[in-house]
Amino acid sequence: MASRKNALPITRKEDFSAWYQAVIVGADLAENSCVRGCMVIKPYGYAIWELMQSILDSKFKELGHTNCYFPLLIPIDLFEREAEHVAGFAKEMAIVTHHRIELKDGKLVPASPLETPLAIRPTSELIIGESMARWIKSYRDLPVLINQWCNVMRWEMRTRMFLRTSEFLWQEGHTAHETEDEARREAKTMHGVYYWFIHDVLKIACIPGKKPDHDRFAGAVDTFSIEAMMQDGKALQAATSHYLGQNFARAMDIRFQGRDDKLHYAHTTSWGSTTRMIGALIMAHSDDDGLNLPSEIAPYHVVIIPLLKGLGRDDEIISYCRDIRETIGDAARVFIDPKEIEPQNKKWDYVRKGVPFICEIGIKELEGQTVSITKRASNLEKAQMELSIFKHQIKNMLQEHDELLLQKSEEYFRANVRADIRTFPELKALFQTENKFVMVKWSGSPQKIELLDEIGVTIRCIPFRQSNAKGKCILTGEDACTDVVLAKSY
RNA sequence: CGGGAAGUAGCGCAGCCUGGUAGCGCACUUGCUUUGGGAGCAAGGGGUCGGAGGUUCAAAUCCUCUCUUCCCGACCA
Repeated sequence: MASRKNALPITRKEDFSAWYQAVIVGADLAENSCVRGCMVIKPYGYAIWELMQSILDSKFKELGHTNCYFPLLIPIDLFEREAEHVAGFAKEMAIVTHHRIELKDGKLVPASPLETPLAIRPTSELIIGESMARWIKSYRDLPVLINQWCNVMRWEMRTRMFLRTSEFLWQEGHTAHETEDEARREAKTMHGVYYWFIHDVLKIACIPGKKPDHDRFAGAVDTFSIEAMMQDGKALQAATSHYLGQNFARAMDIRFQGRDDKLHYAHTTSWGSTTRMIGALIMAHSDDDGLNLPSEIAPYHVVIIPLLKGLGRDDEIISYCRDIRETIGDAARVFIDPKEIEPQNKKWDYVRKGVPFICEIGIKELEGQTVSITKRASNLEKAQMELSIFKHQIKNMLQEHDELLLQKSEEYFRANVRADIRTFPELKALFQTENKFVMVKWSGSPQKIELLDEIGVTIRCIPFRQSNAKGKCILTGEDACTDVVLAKSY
């Protein structure tokens, strides 16, 4: 095949970070704003987020959760109630200290200081716990299963679009339960939902597991995460679920009278997923031609580009494009792009946007009642088929498209997991030249963890799937039987 | 927050060293040509050079401060 230009100005191999930015710009997902570390999510990027939201939201509701909304601003004294929690978020807290502004020497300046400064929520355990304490009196009030879709702010030092922005969009689920067992099950169930979403919906190869103790959510008893592999071999924590024990219940006084007439602290959980998943999607599936979207979160499955030539048959072509859309009906999201742009340029725009199937429709298709298709996931392979067949095939084609994405992601994953590293020097040598997911044995103690810091590697998680084989801890050399995944990460 | 680089038209860049109030490519507009493929030719529109201050007769260019972005660290969804 003749070599062709890529749709993006830079390749993954040349500069992965610059390529990542280029995918976002090329697909018109988002742009930087005039506010430090905050991005503007543009219509196409937001459409992807809305699809993610609707899929997750129905799943949450199916499992009995209901949505609600809590204030953006949290009185800072609430944070005094949970020492570990505030310690975890202190450095990235944004605080509102004033109301009113006044014009002074031609400049607007904050005027009246607040008596109690307000934190812009970095997460809502405390303010939701404050309500739960009032809502919950009896075991009959439990469980409380709520979720909110909102924005949060974490003043990060270094930001990157979608991966780490000062403000980001997410959902945070918060639940309270009568027993530890039930709360633990909730945390695991929601972790399972995230695995399903990232693996089965987004088609990204990933490892579900538990975070080591030194890397838990601030204030949690157990933190579970989904560690997804990006195309540069780095890990991205794509969603987390926490069993909070009674820590937050104690801090916020969430108590109920139990079946035994006595007062008990509730067991709570929280779980969240964010717009970072769009970043994961980009770095997992995109190629040197741009984005590549799994069907469930693709705003358009099929984009029809009319090839109009002004030769008197344009109306017929447009009308045939509409016929195609009507014929497909509900089987796929079809968009006819009528903009007066050179069709060839338009096609490359949609390649960069990751549309699964791009159909160019002109006189030839009109006369033959066919469609010409460019398949995004199959390296832009072209196909032609009769409309009557396309109509029946589109569902299967979308399924094949999705399978191909998952297959590619899993192949990449398998090719970049190492399970043959036994000693620290081997590990160090490996990470000097390559980024891999490395499965090793670990003693379970934080001893000598600084060795990993030195080589820029972290324990991503303790995978649920354990080999149970015996071995020596990669750090201490002691006997160990816990398998952990090591990787560099975002 | 430490170390480095950069901000000039929507995007990518040149000009800066050796001050004399902007230029190129793509994109955009119009016309003609072309037409199953990311077109050609011609004519146009758009910027006061991230922001503030300073030096100077004169600043994109020199100096100071500041904001933002990118890379490496530390921090993190």
